[in-house]
Amino acid sequence: MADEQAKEVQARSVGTEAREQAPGSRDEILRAAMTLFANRGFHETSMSEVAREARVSKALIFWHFKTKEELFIAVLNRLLEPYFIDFAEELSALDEREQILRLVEMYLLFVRDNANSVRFFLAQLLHDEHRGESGLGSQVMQLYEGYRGLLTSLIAQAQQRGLCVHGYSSEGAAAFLLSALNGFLIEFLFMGRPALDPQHALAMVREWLFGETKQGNPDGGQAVA
Amino acid sequence: MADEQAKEVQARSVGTEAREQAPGSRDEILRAAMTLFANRGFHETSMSEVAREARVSKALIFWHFKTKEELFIAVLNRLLEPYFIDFAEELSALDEREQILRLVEMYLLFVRDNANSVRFFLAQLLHDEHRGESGLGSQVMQLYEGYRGLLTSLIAQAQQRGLCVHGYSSEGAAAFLLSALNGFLIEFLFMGRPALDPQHALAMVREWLFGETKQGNPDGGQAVA
DNA sequence: CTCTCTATTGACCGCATGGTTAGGGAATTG
DNA sequence: CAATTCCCTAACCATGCGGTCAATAGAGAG
Repeated sequence: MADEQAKEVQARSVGTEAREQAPGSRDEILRAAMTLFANRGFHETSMSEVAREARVSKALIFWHFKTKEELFIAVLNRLLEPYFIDFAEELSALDEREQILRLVEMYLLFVRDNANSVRFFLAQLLHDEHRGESGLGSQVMQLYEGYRGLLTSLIAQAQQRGLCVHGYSSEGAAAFLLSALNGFLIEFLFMGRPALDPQHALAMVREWLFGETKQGNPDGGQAVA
Repeated sequence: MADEQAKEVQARSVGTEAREQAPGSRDEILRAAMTLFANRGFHETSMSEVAREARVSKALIFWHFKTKEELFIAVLNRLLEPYFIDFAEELSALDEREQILRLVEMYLLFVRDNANSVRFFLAQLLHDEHRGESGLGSQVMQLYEGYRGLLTSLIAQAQQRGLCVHGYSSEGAAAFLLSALNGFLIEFLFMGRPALDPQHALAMVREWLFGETKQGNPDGGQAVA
């Protein structure tokens, strides 16, 4: 209950037109909505709940955001931010083999560290028919295809240099690799148990793609029977 | 539109107590609810919609099913039926290598043919926290773990007989294989494009697991570069 | 014909929801 | 100070929801 009433002077500085960066109620609302939407979904979250969670009147939410949908897409965009990573800078210095492995690792680590929002977007994509249409689906697909394209071209280069021993087409290999990664993702998201930690997964990918066998212990973790 | 009004005499035969098998309104309601729940989810589907879709009064639904939740779990159970397949009979006659491949193929074909319900269960598992608890989650997990266990033991046998060239632990190999399969599933469910048809996927699995290269054309479909 | 049991309905209820409105207080501006 | 603008609220409204109820039709049993 503790209605601590932290009024928080709310940093004017509005000055000329810099109406960004007001750490006031708007952000509080966004944060509340983010958690609620993520944990319960859109229809299962009421505006009153958001209001309560943000310690703000419901009407204020409708002052900041015209409708519930508008609040929702605002939350979407904010959640989407960390998905835009600049691969180029980090990869440019490595050779193809290392680039591929780093790319894979980044995928795995990202999923591990952003499990909540990944789960959220997955659920969103699943039952909105917005797939294909302009909207969330297209944005996510764009990111995904970008990643796949990068992976494909890297594999093609590696194949040309003979680093990559397999006889697949680069597209086929990339598709298979991505499938494996998505499989890790599912396993990670659904069974809380991280049956395959990123490092182990990465090792298996390395062996599959480059024929390298991790020297030392080849056991994976869940050796049970 | 065509409200064909197929009244369908509705087959009494109630006789003594066989109250199963009445292809009447109850089934119509279940069918309507199935599609609606699958396409929109639980909270987004109203009982009035179900009633309209089933061409039945709302009150009748509440006569057949006490609450909305009860209708929902009835739908769940009906959707879950095709998931119970008896692997044993079909696999017993083959050697390990063929058993594994057949198992994989069954997985892929099943996902392809039951995409809708798979999508539905996935969505359900995603944002209900019922994961782990008794309920849908546990049932699905049980099926999944059964499949994984079967796969693991088969791979172990194949490894003992030297059919399986890789140095993974059987658990690790099964986990990797399942991840790849789940990846196919994701790719298939989300991008409508079947970037990897079951046959192609199966071929890649075969090559990975047994080192066999499909004799003849090694292209899978999207051979481009 | 009447009694009963199953199947079905339209009308209704209380409630929570998304959204609105009228207004109040504080700061900025003239 | 008065006017304006921004931020914020309590109270309200219309709608649609899950769910109930009394009534009823129809088919068999006696």
